Amino acid sequence: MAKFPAPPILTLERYMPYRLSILSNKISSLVAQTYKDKFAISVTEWRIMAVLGEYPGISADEISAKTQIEKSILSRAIARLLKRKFIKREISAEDKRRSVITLSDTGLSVYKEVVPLSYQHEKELLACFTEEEQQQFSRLIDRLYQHAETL
Amino acid sequence: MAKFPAPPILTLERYMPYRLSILSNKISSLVAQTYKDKFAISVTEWRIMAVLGEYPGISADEISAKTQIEKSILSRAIARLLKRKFIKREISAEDKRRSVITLSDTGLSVYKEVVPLSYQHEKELLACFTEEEQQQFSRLIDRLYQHAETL
DNA sequence: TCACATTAGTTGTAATTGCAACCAATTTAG
DNA sequence: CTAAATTGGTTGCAATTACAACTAATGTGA
Repeated sequence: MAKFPAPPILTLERYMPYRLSILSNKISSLVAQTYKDKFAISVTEWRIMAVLGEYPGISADEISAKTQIEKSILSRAIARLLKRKFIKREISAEDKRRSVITLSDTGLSVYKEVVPLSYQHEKELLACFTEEEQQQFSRLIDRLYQHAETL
Repeated sequence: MAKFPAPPILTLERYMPYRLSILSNKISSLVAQTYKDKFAISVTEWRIMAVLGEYPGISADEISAKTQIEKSILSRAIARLLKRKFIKREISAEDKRRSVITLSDTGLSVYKEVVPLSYQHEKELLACFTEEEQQQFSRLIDRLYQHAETL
């Protein structure tokens, strides 16, 4: 039995990579709006602060690994956060190339204010799913991500 | 019974907006690589060509509505595609502000080559799901998107 | 131990983005 | 009809991005 040829038309609205991209953009800009308005920090900057909240004393390179932020972008974002005194940086004693970055008091207070807002956002967002569906969705996302990494 | 306060730490790797963003980026760059290598077209340019394949004779504004591409970015991307002769443009007779854009012969042949590749990508990507899961995932994505639009 | 490779981070630069201002054509309201 | 508002599209400009080149510190192998 002959295999059908691939359809000659791509229906963008039903194409999964496109749908994920649009969805992700919508959600990101929705969430970003909150802390952009309130603290004038970008998504990139917020992500850096978020990992610093989780892992204080981490290096720039480790932040890059965790957030997928490219190192030059990271370097400049860190410079901005330093200038605004949201973070502190020292040089590692063991390895003088390595930086040791932490949230400053100011940064920490911003962090503590943003975290609940973020969770609130997530909750509102996922409110369209049942508990069951949320878990299913989460599992599927994880699986898809892992699979995508192998391609 | 007291409600728990929002946790004081945000686990970025489990935060859905972040996970979606990372996933979407990974997939987009994966897919983009294909036609970037082969035809030197960007994601934006490909999306424009994709809607033109679906809706020949559409205007820039309609492309913008369908793809969510911001109008200045769209304007410049269209200029590039015109210069490379992947698309053709005329002015609408009824409304002289409006453009009428179509794929050129060259553009159409590129389109016809990229479409099957795109479907192939999608298929490989979703290969980690059962048929059942694919449908479920698709439904959840749609629901989430619709819900996000109301926020 | 000393050249060579690797790693952490910064910087130069060209391309891309996003917003606002703008122009021209069309629609709307008085 | 005509002034004002709206719409389709382009452009100026400042900020952001991506890539490569670079500096400095550390690791490695003959």
